[in-house]
Amino acid sequence: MKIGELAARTGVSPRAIRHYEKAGLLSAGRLLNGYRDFGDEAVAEVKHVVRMIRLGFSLEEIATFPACMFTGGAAVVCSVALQAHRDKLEEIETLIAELEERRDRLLAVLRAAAHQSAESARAASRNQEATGP
Amino acid sequence: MKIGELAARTGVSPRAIRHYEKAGLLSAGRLLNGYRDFGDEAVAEVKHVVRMIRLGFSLEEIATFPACMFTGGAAVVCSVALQAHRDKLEEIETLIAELEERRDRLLAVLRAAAHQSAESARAASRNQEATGP
DNA sequence: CTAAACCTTGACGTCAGTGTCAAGGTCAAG
DNA sequence: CTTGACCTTGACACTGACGTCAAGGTTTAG
Repeated sequence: MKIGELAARTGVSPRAIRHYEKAGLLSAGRLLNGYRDFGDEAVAEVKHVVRMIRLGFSLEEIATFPACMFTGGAAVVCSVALQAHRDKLEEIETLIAELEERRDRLLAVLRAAAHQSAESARAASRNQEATGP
Repeated sequence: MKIGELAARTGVSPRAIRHYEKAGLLSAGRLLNGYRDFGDEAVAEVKHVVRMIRLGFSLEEIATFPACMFTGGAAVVCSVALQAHRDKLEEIETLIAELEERRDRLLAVLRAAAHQSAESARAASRNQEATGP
């Protein structure tokens, strides 16, 4: 099939597909006129690439995955790719931890501000009492 | 003080400091020769900017924070900046949730792979028994 | 025949925060 | 005076996954 059809069948733009091909993630034959010619398996491959991207892998990382990622369908994952998954998992957990730290610091600022505004409210209230009834 | 000293006292590169100034986060006078002239308060300001960046704010966002962020030291935060903090907190929590989803998907892949390899191990073991003792 | 729709490669734009030249002015010490 | 350290502005480099425009060839429907 030509790139337009593959794009339609995967929901990925032709531009992105060319990008994946240039990155070595996809292989395509050529028609006599120079048009790319994809086989049916390309649909699954593109979808697989999209899944990998959603998992947080860069195209470069995905390119290091061996062919076994594709040969047996999505369920079969060979040991090299498996290690990449473990590494990525670790990376993501580190990222999560960092973000949680950030979140906690932000919460601390907000709590301090709330505390402080409560303080001023009490101070204002005391002033109110002193001058009020 | 000149930019080099400020850089040394904050651990931020002169290049970054000029960038912060151009972004409107810092104000500097000029000496007769055109050199930037920072006051002592600039040290705290730069450190504050660094803190904000670590909290995940872009320079553009930081630029929208009013002067009150600086006037009272780090502890005093006015309401406008406070809202920005709440927004950023929400943003970060969304980000964390997304990453946790990713992590879970990765874990699912790894668990599936482990399960599968256990299956093949059992299969191999059965073959072993059949041909073995 | 022609317009529309599709394909090709190449190359620049985006976002953000710097790093890193380039080309030059300034200033203190020797 | 000269060297060297420090300062100035301006502008390109980088990362990543594309979007988008350019300029052109191909094919298909009418």
